[in-house]
Amino acid sequence: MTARSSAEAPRGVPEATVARLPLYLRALTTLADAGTATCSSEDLAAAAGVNSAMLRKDLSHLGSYGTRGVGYDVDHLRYEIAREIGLTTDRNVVVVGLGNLGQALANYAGFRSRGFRVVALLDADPRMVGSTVAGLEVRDVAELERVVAELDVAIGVVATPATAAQEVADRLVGAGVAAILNFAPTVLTVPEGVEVRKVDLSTELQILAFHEQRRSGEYLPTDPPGSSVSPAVLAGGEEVR
Amino acid sequence: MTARSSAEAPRGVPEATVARLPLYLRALTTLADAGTATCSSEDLAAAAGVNSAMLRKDLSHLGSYGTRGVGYDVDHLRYEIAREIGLTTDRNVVVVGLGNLGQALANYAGFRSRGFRVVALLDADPRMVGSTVAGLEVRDVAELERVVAELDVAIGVVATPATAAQEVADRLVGAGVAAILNFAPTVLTVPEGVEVRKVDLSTELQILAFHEQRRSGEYLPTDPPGSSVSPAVLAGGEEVR
DNA sequence: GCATGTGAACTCTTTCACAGCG
DNA sequence: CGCTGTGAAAGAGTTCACATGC
Repeated sequence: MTARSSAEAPRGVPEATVARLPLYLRALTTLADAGTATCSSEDLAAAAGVNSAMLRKDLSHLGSYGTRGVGYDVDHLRYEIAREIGLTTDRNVVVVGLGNLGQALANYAGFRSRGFRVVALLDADPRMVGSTVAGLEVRDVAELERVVAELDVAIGVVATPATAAQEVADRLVGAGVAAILNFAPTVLTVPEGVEVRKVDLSTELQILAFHEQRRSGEYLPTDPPGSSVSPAVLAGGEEVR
Repeated sequence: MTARSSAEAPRGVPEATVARLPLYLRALTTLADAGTATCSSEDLAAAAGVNSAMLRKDLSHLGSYGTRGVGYDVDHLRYEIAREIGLTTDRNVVVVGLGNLGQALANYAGFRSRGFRVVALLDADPRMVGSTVAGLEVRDVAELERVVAELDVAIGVVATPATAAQEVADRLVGAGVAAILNFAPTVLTVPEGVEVRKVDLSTELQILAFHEQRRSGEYLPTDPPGSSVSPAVLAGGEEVR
């Protein structure tokens, strides 16, 4: 959705399906924790919040892991999805930018509980460099290339101000990182083959605002003579930090 | 994408278009800051990282705000998009759950620089209640209904552990909140008419992992005899806090 | 002349409905 | 008989290519 759609592998799994696999994985984990050994597509779809036909279609892209008349073995399906996603290997993650958000991310338990390990933290601010966050020493962003190479970093998390994000991304890509999670409110341009996903709080809030507006007033959005946009809206690029 | 697609207004703007309007708004702000008064669909599309035909199609859903042979007036288009999104009114936001992420969100400048004001912080932990975060006193989540009513809260941000998220969402909805931004790694079920957007770090990372895997090894994802999923992956529901 | 706005073609995604298998 | 897996239909979203109008 963010970057150009990457080249499809021979065994092409549709992008929309890929985006839902983590959801299914989580739902299966919840079911397993509740002691459920087998589930129907209906059950799993309900747990994942999707339509059961869609779930079956999605799973059909991976293979035939169910039993007709019975359903799916929770543990087995979980294993197959995890393998499809590529969670058989741990991946090393570097977080660049340790403002509010970067620090929260460094402490985020979700990284560790899946196959992701935050192995390095980088910041450009000399006052930040050398301090300890989430048990790791913050290193100077100048060391980016070395850190990526030495620690075999697979995924870069960009939590810098918008102004620095493109340069950081360029350097990550140059150092061999092919997967970037971008929290900076800016569009990142990357070469073919590099995958960027973005998490954008302002955008999400604005989408909610749009729907909220449509819901409350059923008036047509015509242009009332005295209307004006809040000055805050016209203020420019906020930072992530 | 998260909740049921909400009922379309008469002047139906496609959901995919709505999701891009904030992007265009940001790109226009960047152009305006650079002193650009007029831009072509090509210029704006480049700044927003989309195809120019798509940009024109998107804008056509809002009205005819361009001039053939010339392009768009940056300020005027910015105003029109802001109005369409509904940023003519400030919206009050409550953040529920002040763990790592919740605190980072409370401090997030992006809330304030757009038309969103964080007016209340709520947490269930007695050690957290009464403390000050981002200049606001953290109040007990028991006060949720009162806070929503008294402070005219339009948007609820859920940054609680997954286990508490559904209950918090239910109470937000019960108190009249129709727009929820969910950071908890769980599916929220809400009534028709309530809009939920989710921000899910684990999911994004896993999508990246999938692509990263496909990129590096061109081997078929067959089942090697000795392969196993990392134990961490089988560990269950991580928390946001 | 030139860039917008748009019908039409195309692609991707979701849903339906049922054949097929355990 | 029940539930999966899947062709076929329906629906969304994107891209093309050009008529339209400044």
